[in-house]
Amino acid sequence: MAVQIELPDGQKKEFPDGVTPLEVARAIGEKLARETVAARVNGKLIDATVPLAEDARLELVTLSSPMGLDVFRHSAAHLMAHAVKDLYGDEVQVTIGPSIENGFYYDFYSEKHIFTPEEFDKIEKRMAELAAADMPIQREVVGRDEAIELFRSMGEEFKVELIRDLPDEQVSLYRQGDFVDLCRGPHLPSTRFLKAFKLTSVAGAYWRGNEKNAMLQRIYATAFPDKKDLKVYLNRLEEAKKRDHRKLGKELELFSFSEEAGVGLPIWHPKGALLRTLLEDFERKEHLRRGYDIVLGPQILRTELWMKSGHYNNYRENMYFTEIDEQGYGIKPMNCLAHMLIYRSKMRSYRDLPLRFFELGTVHRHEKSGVLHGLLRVREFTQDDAHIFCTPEQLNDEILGVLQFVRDVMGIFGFEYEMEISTRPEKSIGSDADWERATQALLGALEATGQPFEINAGDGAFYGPKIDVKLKDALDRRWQCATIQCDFTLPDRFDLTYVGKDGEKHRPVMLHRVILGAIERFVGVLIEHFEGRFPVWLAPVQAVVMNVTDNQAEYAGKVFDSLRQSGIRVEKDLRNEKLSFKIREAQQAKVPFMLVIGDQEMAAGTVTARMRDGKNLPPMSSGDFCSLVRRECEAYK
RNA sequence: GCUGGCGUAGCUCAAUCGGUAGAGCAGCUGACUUGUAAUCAGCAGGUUGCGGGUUCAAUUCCUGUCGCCAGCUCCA
Repeated sequence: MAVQIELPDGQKKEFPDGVTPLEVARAIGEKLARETVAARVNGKLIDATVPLAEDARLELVTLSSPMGLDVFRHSAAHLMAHAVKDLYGDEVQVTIGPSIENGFYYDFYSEKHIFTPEEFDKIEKRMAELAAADMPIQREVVGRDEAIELFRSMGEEFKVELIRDLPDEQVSLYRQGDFVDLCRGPHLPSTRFLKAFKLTSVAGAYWRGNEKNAMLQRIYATAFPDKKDLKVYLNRLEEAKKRDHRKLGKELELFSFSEEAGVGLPIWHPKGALLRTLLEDFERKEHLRRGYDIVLGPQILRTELWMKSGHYNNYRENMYFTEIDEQGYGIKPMNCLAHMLIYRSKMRSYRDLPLRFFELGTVHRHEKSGVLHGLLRVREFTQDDAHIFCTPEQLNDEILGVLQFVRDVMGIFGFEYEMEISTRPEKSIGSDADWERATQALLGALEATGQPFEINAGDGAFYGPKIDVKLKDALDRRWQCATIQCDFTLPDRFDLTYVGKDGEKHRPVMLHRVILGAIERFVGVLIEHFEGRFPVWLAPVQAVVMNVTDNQAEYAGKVFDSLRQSGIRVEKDLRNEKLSFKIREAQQAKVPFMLVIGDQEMAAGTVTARMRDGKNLPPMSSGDFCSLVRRECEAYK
């Protein structure tokens, strides 16, 4: 018997029945065989050592592909678990260990042993020994009961629970040496591929991601097919740490936090406050030109109103309350309420719609202490928030407009972003028709952008579906920034209406949306994105005037005055210090232009601008320098 | 909130086995008059996060608490 194997290039070849993907690879070339770690057979990912019994389309998965790297790291996770079981035996139970972006982790449970980074060396050493033993990684398929019995006999209660919850009658196990793990696979053919890995951190994680379950110990690690790649990755991590906005925020004197003031409450220093003011000015301008109206609501609103909106019932734990003259007030955690009141303040006609109320609204949320993270997660923040009220017919265009807005703004900052749509959760309110229409509108708009997006089924808010936009920080952690949410409850609860063409009252559709999200979070991501080297239009200090000796102090002072009068954000450094010292300081402050003034410049009535990259511009008058800065700013450069 | 780690001068860090803290930078004072990433000298700077305990003696050991860091859960 022979089987016909079709390769990705369309080529068809005959092989004996039971040929494995690895053997096919070998038939093509020895090098390919060495790099083959798994295979896709008719689109399904399997081990490279599984015999093929019938004709199939075969795609060999090598280490150089993302899928191959995934398999590789998954096997690395097994290797780590193997090493840990070897070293700690019955003290530790294994649970799960998937590959993740940039590496993998494995979750262990132990009542007796607590992992610390000090033992990473020991574990890595054992891993290296096991890998070098070149153990074949073998797949076995056994019945559920047999598997349960096996893991129970090994004292692996978490594995037993996993198998119990599996729907299949047969489960697969992977065995390497004396280590066996329940796993869907696929895996590398042998441990010998695993040469470059490093454990990076240990942290707590709940069993099955549920905070009511046991706390496990998660060891994070990374692995690469090549030692060089591992080194490059670790270097990149080191470099990323230098971009940390918390570090740069302190160094560049942008913001701080104070235990005395309260945790999670950013304090903006002059340069940081200026930076966010520039962002806010930018936002007002961009919103006005897109047909938004700027509004402003109060910081505290009566508790009764939060009851009416549903926040009191659904969001109370995150809110701060106060009492004045025996009247309860809630400090706003969201900006929607005042916007609802503005809408309702007079009769609205379909001719008025869409109405777009924009507010740079400062909100307070009582976030759990463990989640606070620099500017990226705080308890007081300002959203570039807007609520769009429109007719059902206008919904599609409005969503499209917001997505376009997001794209424009992210383009200006040079951000890459990821989008995802979250659909109806189990617990939700609103009619099927409402959900269907809103979800289709969001989906349609997403598709119209032509950009990739993920679908997060069942992850929408209880009041409506949403699109989220995520940006990455220096360490590739994702932070939600822009979001567009449909809301079915608030227009109802506030009985919002508009008079239609037919003279009847209708319910408007409401969109809740932010573009940057929270100014704080956005500034945090922005600092890491630019590594503190803000473009000229955003730089809190655009230029520093510096003299070479006291001789030019007066002239330099005049240049400074005239630039500041012209609206350039300029500082002067007329200290009796060497020029190289002043340049070093300005360079560390990441100021775009250093204006050097010596005898030559004074004689010619010019300045010499040194840029952050070390290059000099030709000498020019301070007026010309002004125009240059203005041109840069107008183009958002 | 949970698990683990860490809290020393404004900042970055040191202090062996428990013997009551030290450096660089920043700051202040003075000298130097300087052309593209650090001029020199001196001075000052600390209730070792905070509270309790063990000890003749605690930065060090134990404990509580607050904060920070990593991750989990939750979210802009």
